[in-house]
Amino acid sequence: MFQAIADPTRRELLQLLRTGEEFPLKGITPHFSMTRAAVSKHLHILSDAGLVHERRVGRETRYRMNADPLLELRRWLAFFERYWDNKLGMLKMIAETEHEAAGAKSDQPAAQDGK
Amino acid sequence: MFQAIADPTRRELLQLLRTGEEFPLKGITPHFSMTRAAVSKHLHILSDAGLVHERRVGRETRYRMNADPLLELRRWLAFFERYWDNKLGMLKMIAETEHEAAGAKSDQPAAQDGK
DNA sequence: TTATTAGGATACCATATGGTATCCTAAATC
DNA sequence: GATTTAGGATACCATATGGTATCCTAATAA
Repeated sequence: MFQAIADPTRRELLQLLRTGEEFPLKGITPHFSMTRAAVSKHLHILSDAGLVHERRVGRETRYRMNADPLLELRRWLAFFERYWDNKLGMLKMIAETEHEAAGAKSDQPAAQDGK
Repeated sequence: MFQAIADPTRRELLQLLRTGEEFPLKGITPHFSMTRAAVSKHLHILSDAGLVHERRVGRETRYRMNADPLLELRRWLAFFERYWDNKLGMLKMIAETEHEAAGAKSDQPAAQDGK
């Protein structure tokens, strides 16, 4: 999944599909300056990561985004929230909700950040 | 930056450094089953992405994490919060504050979703 | 039935990537 | 000064990756 979103083209693909709308490969390709086959490959990689769902409709394949795997990314990101937080400490709170449902909205003092 | 965190070894490195503590290469290497040179390379990539800071102390180099570049990741992630949100919609709010993005809470069009 | 067309499957290429091995530089230590 | 040692630099290797070109399959349209 981390690998999947590491590529700029694939991130663009996700942006394109982020509305949740379903697009056929034919409709997606013109947004990029590469061949249909290349776009298809990228979509396949995204599909392997679970980030898009493919559906065959007649002779065309329609792609729709599935953001669920990105939850892992958010969970990972939560590990580092202490670095910025204070103003945005709510994010950490969210993370904690996932694990233990702690409701504290206290913002971290960033203990040893004594740069 | 996305490329930098795409590698599992580098994510482990960040986990190791996430406390904000400073570590010399010598101290980091034994945590991994690869040569010092390889670890150094990874750290360099993280450094290029701004995710760690290097500091020469005598003949050793000490590494310390800098999570700031991950803010970009969070901003990117915020684009997709609508998929999970409701309960967690605050993230989107943050994103909108950063840019101005449209915040339609409408859910899937699914117009042609005959699945 | 015959074209036409969307898109999958291969084959292939160039380059990027992760890794080791080897050598070199410079700071501690004797 | 001579020795040891941390770690950078380079060369090199194997594999992964992004991409195109080409062919094949199947659904639609004539």
